[in-house]
Amino acid sequence: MRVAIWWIRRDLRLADNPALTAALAMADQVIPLFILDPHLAQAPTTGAKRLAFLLNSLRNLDADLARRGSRLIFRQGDPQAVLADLVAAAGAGAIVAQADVSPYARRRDAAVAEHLPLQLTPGVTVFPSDVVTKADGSPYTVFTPFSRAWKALPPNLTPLPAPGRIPTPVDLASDRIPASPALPPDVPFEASESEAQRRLRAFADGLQAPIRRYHELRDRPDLDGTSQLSPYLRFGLISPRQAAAAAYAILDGATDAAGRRGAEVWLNELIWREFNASILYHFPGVLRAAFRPELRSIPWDNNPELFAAWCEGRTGYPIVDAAMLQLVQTGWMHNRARMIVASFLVKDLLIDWRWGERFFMQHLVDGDLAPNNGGWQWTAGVGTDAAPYFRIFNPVLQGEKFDPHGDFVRRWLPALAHVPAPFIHKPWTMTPLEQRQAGCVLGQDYPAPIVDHAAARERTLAAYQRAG
DNA sequence: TGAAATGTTGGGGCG
DNA sequence: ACGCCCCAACATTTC
Repeated sequence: MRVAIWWIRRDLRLADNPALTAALAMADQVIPLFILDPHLAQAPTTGAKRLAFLLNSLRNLDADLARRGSRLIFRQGDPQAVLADLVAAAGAGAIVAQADVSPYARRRDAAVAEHLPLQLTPGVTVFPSDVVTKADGSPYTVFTPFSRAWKALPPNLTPLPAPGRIPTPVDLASDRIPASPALPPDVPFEASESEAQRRLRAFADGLQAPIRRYHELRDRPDLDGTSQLSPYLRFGLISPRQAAAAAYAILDGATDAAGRRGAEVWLNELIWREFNASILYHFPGVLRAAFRPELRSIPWDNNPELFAAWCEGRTGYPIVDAAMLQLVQTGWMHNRARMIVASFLVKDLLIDWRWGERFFMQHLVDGDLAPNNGGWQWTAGVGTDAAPYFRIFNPVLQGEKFDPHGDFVRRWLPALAHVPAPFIHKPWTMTPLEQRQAGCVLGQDYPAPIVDHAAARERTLAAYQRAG
């Protein structure tokens, strides 16, 4: 075959790329094509920060391709129409792309495959979602058995090399990649494949690597104990297989038990990602409603003023507000903090988890349907293998436990800069004099709590009990 | 990947 | 020396 199209979607990398490798194996020339689909680009849940990361990734991918004698062909429009045009113009005999699990992607690809020679490869997860199933082929709906089955599969961890040269037809025009939306100054993600690799190596290589302490530091939003690879996994600047291989390199080699433990716990997080992908693949309805039918009728309060206070980080609970400001200002939030703010929205404010799910998608650079939905359903206690409904985080205790000195809170809430440590997660317990001394008068410098946690907890327990 | 309520135990103060 | 009470510390149950 003379020409194949490598249709890039969320595999924005050259190394360990099954679709690119397959396209090169079957054709003399390969066209790297990205189509900006208005349906996705203009969706209300596609926020500016994630769109900027995508567009910057495309620019860097184009530069990486140029070093290999190729370039990115960028188009905007309906994928099927763009592909049909390009197949005709270039005389392409095949389109190769990485399969995805979302309902929209699967509908889109099925429609394309009806008219055009589309071939799909794995890669969005280490193992395809229809492979990690029970003996009878039915999907797992509980994490632990899923992870056991996942780990028992023959490891498939030898990464594919990045191609040295990618021959590409020279006579094809590319549209200009639009300028990225203006972003807050704190967004910390450089959008390149080499940056993804640098982060993975910094996280996982060497005897002092953070991964070896991941099990003890991962829950601390005041520290840098996590890999911060999520945006790169979201858009495939790094493959899940490369990530898993880094964990296995330690599991297969390390002699220190603690280092192994850290790698094990991190691998488990990668398997959660695979689990959530599998749930979305097998149960696409989770995007619209709770997995558990009996919990689709919780009497939500859905108070718009309280929701706005949550979105804007003015609930009066410092750990919640700090985390929401981190999200809005940087496009990323620490995982422990995600659980805390999600629990607060659902179980303290009694607001429909889907409101929080949507807001996260609007702001997260790593916003990814399957893990975001899985996380929210888990917190709300309405999903597969979810947290029990009575598991309600106390935002004060969570703050004291996981941000013990208040460093995280003070980083995002300057109003609390001089609040002494014993009050940092419950400033309303300061006397008026102490508030003045700390330069933090409640209701003036920082909000009083918008709800009473103990009362909110009782209300939510009652609401869930009636629904379930 | 909880937290609150309730139950149990054991040391120390005290008469 | 002994019983009694208090209560912190820990364990168990409940939501």
